[in-house]
Amino acid sequence: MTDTLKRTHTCGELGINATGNTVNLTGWVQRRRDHGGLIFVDLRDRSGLVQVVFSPGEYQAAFELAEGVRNEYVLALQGKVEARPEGTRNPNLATGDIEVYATRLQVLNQAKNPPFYITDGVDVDENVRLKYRYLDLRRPEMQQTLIMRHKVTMIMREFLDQRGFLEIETPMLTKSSPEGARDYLVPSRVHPGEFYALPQSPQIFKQLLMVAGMEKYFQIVRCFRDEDLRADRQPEFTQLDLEMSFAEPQDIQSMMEEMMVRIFRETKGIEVALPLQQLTYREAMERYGSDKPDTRFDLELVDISDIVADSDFKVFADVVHKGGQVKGINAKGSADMPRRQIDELTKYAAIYGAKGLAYIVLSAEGVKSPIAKFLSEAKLAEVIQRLQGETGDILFFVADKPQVVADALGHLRGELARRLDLIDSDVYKFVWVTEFPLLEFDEEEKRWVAKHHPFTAPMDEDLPLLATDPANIRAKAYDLVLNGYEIGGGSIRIHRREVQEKMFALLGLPQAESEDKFGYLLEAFEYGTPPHGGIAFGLDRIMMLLSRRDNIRDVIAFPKTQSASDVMSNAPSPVSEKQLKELSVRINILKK
RNA sequence: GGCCCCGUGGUGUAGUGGUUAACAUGCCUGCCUGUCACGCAGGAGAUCGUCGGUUCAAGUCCGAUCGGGGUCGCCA
Repeated sequence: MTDTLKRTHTCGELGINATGNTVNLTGWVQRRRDHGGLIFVDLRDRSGLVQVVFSPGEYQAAFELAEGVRNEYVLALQGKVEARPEGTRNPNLATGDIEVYATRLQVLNQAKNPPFYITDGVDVDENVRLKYRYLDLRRPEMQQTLIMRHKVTMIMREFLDQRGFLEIETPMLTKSSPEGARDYLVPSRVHPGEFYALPQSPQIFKQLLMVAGMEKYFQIVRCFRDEDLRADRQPEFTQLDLEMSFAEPQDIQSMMEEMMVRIFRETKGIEVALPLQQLTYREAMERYGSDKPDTRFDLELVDISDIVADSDFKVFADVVHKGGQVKGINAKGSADMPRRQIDELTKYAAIYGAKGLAYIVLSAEGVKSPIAKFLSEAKLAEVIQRLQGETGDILFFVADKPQVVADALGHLRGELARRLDLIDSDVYKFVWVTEFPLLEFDEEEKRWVAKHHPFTAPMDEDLPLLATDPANIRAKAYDLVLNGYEIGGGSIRIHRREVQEKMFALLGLPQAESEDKFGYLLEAFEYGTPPHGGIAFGLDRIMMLLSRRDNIRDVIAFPKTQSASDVMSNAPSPVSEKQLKELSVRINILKK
């Protein structure tokens, strides 16, 4: 047995200037075309495809071996690069001007027939792809995505390194904390009956690194949240997490803008114009009905509460008098929308709590609307004018509590944009959303909860409201939104013990508990903590947008299904009695 | 936990309650010296997710269940 042929070139790099060279290649068989007396094999490696020719005669041994080769066999071969004969060049292939005449062939491994063909644009059940993820990841588009992901993290590391940031690891086995998402718990063997929690984020540790005088920290770090999955949410996901001492919001924001510029320039060749748009939370909610607005299209929300407050249309008037509001969207040029579609949109708005979806059709034959008869001509005209309605438009309205109006119309806005094809998928629109409320009232728990997290600092001018008007305290918080996705969020943190204690008190945390859960942080604040702030980005979401996928699974090498399981390894799975015993854990499955 | 969609050879699909479940592709065998989605001829390959019900008869109708996807709640 001779030694394995050592690779001298990659498949994808061979071009016309390599003509005459003897090369050694390794790779997988993309496809074999057997003409009896002549065999073509497309050899694939990470870099691309090249056509290898086996012909009988001088290199009979290689030819005979090639007769038995099948898709996905792993080959090493030696051959001579030649320009393809006139008329046989393949313009669809990067290496299509040349081919490799094989002189030696080694079959390094055989392959079972794969459950799906290894190629881009496969239309295969995702479950099958996930079960055979190692085959799915052989597909060039999946490899390109992971290559781009690698590039992005390299850019982030280089960018932050150049600015004096240190990459520092923080623990994965941490302490469970009361606020926030459900924790993944890990039982402790050494401390029977006690549990670690996997980090939802390294929040407290990075703040302690600021106390420790590290000044600038970052980490590309896995985070865990035991909540239900979505297209853009996995139970374990990756953040670019960073924190900086002596920073104001604009320091963090402008630096992150520059990082985004570099990422988009170096991965997509897109120049992002700075500075990025900024919206306050209030403005975002008023105009877009969302704190993560997709600003690639208009369809802005328009308030007509004042017009209809004293109208004869009781549904609208009552809502306004009870402190609610009535807002509308002008779907330009959609007056010909069939009734069936309007019904669908009504159903869609109902998902978000809207009890109805009123509409006014401005058709060529005049105004058509089930609500027009309740409005005087003057009011109707005023409403139409407020929404800049013209013949050919259709106006949609929702009347409810502000939160429901925003939610329903905010989502309807997106749905209309998709249906009316208003979204240019080549466009990337960033927007900072700032001045978030520090707190929001949890109706179920009947208490205030932190909108961002309990370590977020209030805006200085709102500090007096801590005691009097918690609802209207704004936070020194900022989210970066891209095309309607929250890709990052951060804040300036509380760095004084007494403010942090006030915050915990506002959240209804008994002092004993805040001492038990966060005492180490509070104590740290007493030893000279610098003002500090930071931000965390969802790397998976950024990659999803950069690679124009509509789910996060496609940019994660080994993602989990919606039921948080891994269909390849079959995790999670039961464990042995012995393991449970060591952990002092007993299983008690409650019936549904 | 709620709502919506999907489940048929390896893969992707078709399939009026009624014959031997159809088509494409892949696979296997044979032939083929310029293909690149090679071609030609032949062949194998299906517990129609599972369980139950309705019916003379169920891939098809009904119910449950399992799995997958989307979404509301949830996600500081």
